[in-house]
Order: sequence, then C-alpha cells, then structure tokens
Amino acid sequence: MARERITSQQVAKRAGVSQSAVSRVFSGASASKETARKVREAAEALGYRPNVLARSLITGRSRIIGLVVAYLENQFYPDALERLSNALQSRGYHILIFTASGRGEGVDRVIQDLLDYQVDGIVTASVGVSDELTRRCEAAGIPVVLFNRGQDDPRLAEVTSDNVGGAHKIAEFLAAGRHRRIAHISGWQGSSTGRDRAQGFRDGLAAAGLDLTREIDGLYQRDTAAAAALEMCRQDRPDAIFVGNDHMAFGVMDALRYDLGLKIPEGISIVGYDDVPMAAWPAYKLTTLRQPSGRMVEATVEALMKHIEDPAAPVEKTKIPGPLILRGSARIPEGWT
Amino acid sequence: MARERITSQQVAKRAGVSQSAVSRVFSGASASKETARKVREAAEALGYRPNVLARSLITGRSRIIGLVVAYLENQFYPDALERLSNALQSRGYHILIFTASGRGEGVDRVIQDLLDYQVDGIVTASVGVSDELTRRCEAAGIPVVLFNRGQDDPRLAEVTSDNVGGAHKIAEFLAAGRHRRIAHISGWQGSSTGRDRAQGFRDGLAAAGLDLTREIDGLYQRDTAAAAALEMCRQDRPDAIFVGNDHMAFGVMDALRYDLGLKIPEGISIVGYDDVPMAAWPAYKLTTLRQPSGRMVEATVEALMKHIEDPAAPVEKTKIPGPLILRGSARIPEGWT
DNA sequence: CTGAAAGCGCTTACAG
DNA sequence: CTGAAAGCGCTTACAG
Repeated sequence: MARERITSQQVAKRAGVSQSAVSRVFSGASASKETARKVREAAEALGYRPNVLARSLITGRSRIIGLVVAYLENQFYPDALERLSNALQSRGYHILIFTASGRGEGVDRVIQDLLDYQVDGIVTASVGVSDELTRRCEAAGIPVVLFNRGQDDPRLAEVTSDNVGGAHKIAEFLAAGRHRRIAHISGWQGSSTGRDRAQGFRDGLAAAGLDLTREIDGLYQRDTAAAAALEMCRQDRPDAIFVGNDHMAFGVMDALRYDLGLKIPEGISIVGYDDVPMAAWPAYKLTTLRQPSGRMVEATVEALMKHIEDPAAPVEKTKIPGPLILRGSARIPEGWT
Repeated sequence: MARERITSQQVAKRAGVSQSAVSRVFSGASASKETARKVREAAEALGYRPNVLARSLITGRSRIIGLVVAYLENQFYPDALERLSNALQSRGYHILIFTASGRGEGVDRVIQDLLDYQVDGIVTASVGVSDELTRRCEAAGIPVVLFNRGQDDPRLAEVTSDNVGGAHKIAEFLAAGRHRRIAHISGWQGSSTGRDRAQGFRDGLAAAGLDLTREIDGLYQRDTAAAAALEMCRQDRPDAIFVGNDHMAFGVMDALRYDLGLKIPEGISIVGYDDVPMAAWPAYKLTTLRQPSGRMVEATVEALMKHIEDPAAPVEKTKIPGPLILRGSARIPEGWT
C-alpha cells in the first residue's frame, strides 16, 4: 500500500522549479512555455494531479453541487439525475448525493450535512427546505434551487413545469372527449406539484362546465393510487381519471385492467403526468403531459451557475410548459389528432 | 450576501478558549465538560459547523465515496443507488456521483476526476476499470469495488450475484417445463454478467440434454432485445426465451405481445434476470432470478469499510446467490410451485 | 515570468 | 485538560 499521494512540492523538485510554478501551470495562470513543459513532464512522470480539496480550501469553491433526492422509484428522477449529472460534469462540477425520505424531516439533517461539505450549490429534487435551513444557506451564500417543487420563499430559486396550465390542458382534453364522470387521483397534496395540478385540473373542468366527480390523494405512491382507483370504481365508476403522475398511473392502469378487467380506454380513460420513458411502452401507451426534463435540468444548471458567479443575482422561479402527449390510454376527441 | 462562513477561530474567541479546544470538542477528542459546554454554546450561537474539506486535508479522509454509474434506465441501478446511499450515509459517508456512458471509454476520465476529489473509495456500478486506472487507485491506496461486474484483476474487489449458477437454475427450470426450443437474448457479451449468464445457461441446458436454439446479444438495451425477439420469431419460433435482464425482458414481452400478438406464457415463456420491482407488476408478472441487491449493497459497503480501515486487507470477490422467483411469464413445471 | 511567503480551516503531536 | 505551533496541499498577492 504505497499511499504515494504526489504533491506539487514533489513535482516542483523534479521539474527544478518552485512549488508556485507548478501550481500556476495547473491552475491556468501565466507561465512560460518552458516552465510549463518541465512541469507537465514531471507531473506526468510522477502521476501528479492537483488535490481538489486543498484547492477548494483556498478558492472557497468546491465544484461540488449537493443533490437531495427522493422518489427514485419514479423513473422521472433517475432520468433527471442522469441529465443533471451530465450537464454539471461537462462544466466541471460534480454531484454529492443525499437521499431523503421525501416526507419532510430527514431533509433538514441532510442539508446540514451538505453545508459541511462546502458545496457550491444545492438542488433538491421534489423536496422542500425548512425556513431555518434556507436561512443558513442564504447566510453561507449557497444558492439552492428546487427542482420540480415550488415553495413560497423568495430566497429559493425553483424550476418546475407549468403544473397548473398542464393540468388545465388535461381537463380540456378530457372534456372535449365527452367524458362526464371525471375523477382525479392527485399527487401528494402536501407538495406544490400535487396541489397545483389538482388546482389546474379543477379550474379546467369548471371552465368546461364540468364538476370533479371524485378526488383522492394518491400521495405519489403506486399502491395508494391503485387502491384509490379501485375504491373509485366500487360504484358510479368514473369514465376518466386524471392521475397526478405517470408512476401512479401505471399502478392505476394495472389495477383497473387486472383486478377489474376493464379495457383502457374503452372502459375508462386514463391520463398521467410526466411522460417518463415507460409511458411510451406498448403495455401502457399512456396519454400524459410531458414535463420537459431536459429543459428543466438546463434551467436548473443555469440558475446554479448564475448564482455561483454572482450571489447577488435575482432569484428566479422558472415555469416551463410542456405538451400533452396523445397516446392510447384515453379517448381522443375528434380533431385533436 | 453575507458569506459569513464561521470558523473555529471565531468560535474560540467567543467561547474564550483556544482554537485547538474548539477543534477538540468537534472531533471528539478529550475536553473538559466545562470547555465543551462553552464551545458548544458559542458554536450554536454562531451557527458554526466544521469545514469537512479542511478536516479532510489533514486527516487524509474525505468521507466521500465515488460512484460511477451508468444504465440508470434499468430500474436495478436507481434502486441500488438509493440503498447504497442510505447505507453509506448512516456511516457518515456520502456519494459523489459520476455518470459514465457505460460502454467503456468515458469511464477512465471519470475515475481520474474521482481521484482528484480524494475519495476514500470507489464503487463502479456495472462498469469496468482500465488497467492504468487500477494501478493509480492502488498506488493512491484507494479501494475500488466493482458492483455487479466482474473483472479478472486481483486488485479489484467485486460483488456480484452468482450469475453462472443463477442462469443454470433458469435452464433447469425451462427444461423441467418441457420447453424444447429454447433461445437466449443475452446481456452484453462485453460484460462479465452477460457472459456468465450466457455460460451458465448453456451449461444448464447441456446438463439437461438440450441445445440452445438461438442466441443474440441484446446489449442490455431494450430496443435491441425487442428487435432480437422479433427476429427469433420469424421462423421456428422458440417456445422459451431467457432474457439477460429484466429491463430487456419487458421490451421483449411488449414486442411479443403487441407486435406479434403472442400470449405469454401460453405462446412462449419468458424468463428475466434481476427481479426489479417492476417485474412484480401485473402487466408483466415476470419470472426472474432475483439479484439480492440489498445484500449486494451490504457486501459492497463492508468491503469498502474494511479496506478504508485496513488498506492491506485481502481483496475479495463476493458472489451472492439469489432465488428464482416464479411468476406468470413462464410455464411452471409440475412440482415447482 | 518567477520564487518566497502568507494563509485557507482545520487536526494533532508537544509542552505545560 | 489546555494552548501555541506546525503542517495538510494548495492559491495568490507581493517583490524582483
């Protein structure tokens, strides 16, 4: 076990220059061609690479972004995680990952840990941040952006899709398809996305002169949503259900088909939210509102970079609209193609 | 923007003790009750938390584990990632994540980056490591464990399921079910798991006196596997296909059902590998060999901790067997329940 | 352009 | 138990 961690000191000696010189060529500061050559040669020979942690200590930048994530069983998140990691990697940043239970409590401790690592920024995927933690991040000058989650705090940047508008669109679609008994299995009503989608949906229905027949909170859990669907069908079965996200919608479709023997969309129309890759699979062909995760990740990275460069930059709440993707799980109104 | 990063120096002043004293109480070294109280009080008042990076510089431990991951679209990996993160978090470690393309090249650059962050250990999920990088990690005294991937190098720890044995079991099962035209859509033959499963399957078939009718490399890609299944059915359709992992198996089942109108298992039996959560969904009910990801993660963490504590500890190759989970996608032989 | 020196925020022998 | 001091591996003014 050699534990031979090479330092700039050793490279300097071998190259016959000062340690400062070595540092300069690796940090991109000015150095003569000749010095640079000698240093690179020595570094190469010794297998030297600068210690990022030591650099961070002095520059005050760790090039680490903390990511708080939950709900990994919902394909939307691994997908977003991969995009985020790639986007950040290409800019020289990396993700330190923290898994949270999602339902509150754990989150704070986890962000506390994050702060100890001197991260340059924090993004939380679909989880909120307490007031106290927000204050600490602000005090430490660490930007935090909420991804796919809104929170009414001017210190917190956020990137979401247009949940109200998207759900509204779904309501229009269902109304145009002449559905009359329309139900909603909502996303967790403790989250902004769950509430906004429910709100937009009700508004859209009202605008079409329809009532919401029934609404149950699916808590963003597959099993809870499936049970809710079954419950809804015990009497006066709805002819359409808008499910708060695709992850739950798959569970709902499975329950309807395999427990109740219903045909989709003949017996009942189902619409989801997210458009995760699985929604396109032949087994589901789920009609759903696409959350443009690529653009959402882009916006997240932009916000992060902007605030890392200029801590005083204005905090923005970005809302990105997404299209309704028509597939086979819901009756398509004439003319909607 | 306050950027008020509180240091131990400031806490010391407020508490009326030396900076060393502050350090001692936070690093768990000896300190009198009285000193500890004063320090904690001052720290609390100022919102002080030790800078982990500065600590790392001197202790030589970052408490960061580098994770190289790919194939996040295969539910097995987000699931394992979550388990790994939780297990590590509970021991005071965190994951710095690096996404690799999976198919080789990118991996090396990524691990190089990892080394710069002075990680205490590296785990690669289903990706291999070049000889040069292995040498560097060894030189730097950084343990690396391959998760769900084997590689014939004594310096690399690995944790896999018993792929040969598992696939062998599947062959027995299919043979006992009186299947006669048995095909295999393998995992990527450039990976140890892909090769081991194919090998075990052939061996098992041979032991039962059967031949492998056909074998196509599915590359661990859904679309490739689906196309392979269609191709296999153009003539002399197999009566059973063992697909190299669940992720591909879902694509195969979809293609068989929706493109060819086949019934599963009546028309053809399908067996997968992994037992990801989705395999239990009613839409698939996939018979599959379970990779015990919980135990695999445990073994991975154990190996990591062992080598971090004692770099000279022997490098182990752990193989964990998993059970065949009988569901509805393949004809079940009498007596197998 | 280059080297000597200070310093980032800690931990850890070393005396007392 | 406690404080002064050295040092982890770098970056960055500061002179020359």
